[in-house]
Amino acid sequence: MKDDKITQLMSHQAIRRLPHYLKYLKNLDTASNDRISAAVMAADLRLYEGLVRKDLAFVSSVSGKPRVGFKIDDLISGIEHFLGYDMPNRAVLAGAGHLGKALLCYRGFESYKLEIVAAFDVAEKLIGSEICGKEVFPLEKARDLCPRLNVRIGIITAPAAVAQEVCDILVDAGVLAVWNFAPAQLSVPRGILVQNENMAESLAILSNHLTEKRR
Amino acid sequence: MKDDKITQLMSHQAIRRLPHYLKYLKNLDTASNDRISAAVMAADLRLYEGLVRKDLAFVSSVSGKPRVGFKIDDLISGIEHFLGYDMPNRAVLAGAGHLGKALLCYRGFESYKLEIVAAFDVAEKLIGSEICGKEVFPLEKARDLCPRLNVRIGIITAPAAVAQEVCDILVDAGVLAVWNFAPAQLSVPRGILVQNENMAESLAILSNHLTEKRR
DNA sequence: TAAATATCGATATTATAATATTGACTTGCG
DNA sequence: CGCAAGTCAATATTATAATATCGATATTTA
Repeated sequence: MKDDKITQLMSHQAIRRLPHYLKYLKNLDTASNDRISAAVMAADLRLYEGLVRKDLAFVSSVSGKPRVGFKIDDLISGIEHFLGYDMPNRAVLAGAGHLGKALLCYRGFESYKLEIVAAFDVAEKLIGSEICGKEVFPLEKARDLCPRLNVRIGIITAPAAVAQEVCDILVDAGVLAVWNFAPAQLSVPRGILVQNENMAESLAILSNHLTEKRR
Repeated sequence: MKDDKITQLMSHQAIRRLPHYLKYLKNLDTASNDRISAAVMAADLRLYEGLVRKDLAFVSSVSGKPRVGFKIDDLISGIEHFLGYDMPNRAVLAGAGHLGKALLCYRGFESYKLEIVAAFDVAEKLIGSEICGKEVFPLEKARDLCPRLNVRIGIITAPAAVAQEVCDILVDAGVLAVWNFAPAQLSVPRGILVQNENMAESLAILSNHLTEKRR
């Protein structure tokens, strides 16, 4: 119904809160009570009532009832639907170094319906091998393979020096979103999303905190 | 001089921009010109002049000169000093699984003067072994080892289920900042910083983007 | 030496998100 | 059957950060 304007209005920060709601809701004991109020959620998650209500209003088609609250199952399926967790996302990973291997072997992605279906690299000795059940292909194969496997997400764990080049190949191969672990600023065509996982930024905050502490 | 109030006012988002400034500045060719203006930086980094100037004013003791700009070296050392990169930070890592190994072997931390000096785990077969030159100790040793090695940062790459427990041990061992890669919300005493590297949050944004695209 | 200009730093404006407030609506209980 | 309590949803306020504007100043050049 109001789905169209909704997504435009939801801020990135709000979207980031959704997984936390989801985890919280899934950990609730629905046996005793299948309802939850925004007030209780806010208190438990250390947020504000209004904020939680606004977020929930975005993602859930059903609204809460006074004196009763929200039905937990509705909220869970609402958030999962909004995030697309009810529709699997296929990804490929480029750069099978230490970090790449770690991501290829990480089991946690299953619950987010993210499936890494293949890896790419340029190192001869890696090509053809399997890492946690995922085959490593030469990078040139991406153009051919991604469309066939219906891949929408590209994960870049290649060195910064080649990150842009790798990114271009993946975008050309049809990925719509790039999850970038390389410390490089990628430029992409309009409409493609780049989500940076920049450890330098996090380290800056850590380091700054420690520097302040020293004073 | 005005260092005291300065750090209070710098937002996390501003701190996150600092590594980008640093990288940009280091890549400049100082042979031809050892100065840079905030206007040029802003244009190259796709930011606003005023924003860049405000950020630089925080981190650099020397101010820019009209018609001339800032001395590149001054900015670099200013940012590095502000972030504490001129004073090495020692860290330990808890949880030597796939991700833990990747971080232990990652060379990129050197440029941020972050040194991972040891790892902890509970798995018998890992204890005593070395991963990329770093020894793995039993978790109980943290309390003893961290103070002796002057460790200030704890990196948590343990499973979510035990993350809080691990965190408590590290905090007790004297770390002042925790870099948390586990998908868990950690609670710590006042004054301890937790920097979450939450992949679920990033995935939410990616997934949401793709869901929007599908419409 | 005076005018032009690039650049700075400070300030004002706008946009956005977080927080607080208010009124209305169900339900349960006296 | 009506009143109190719990909860929602909408709105108003505040806080924060991003963006735009403006006057001041140092350097260059005519």
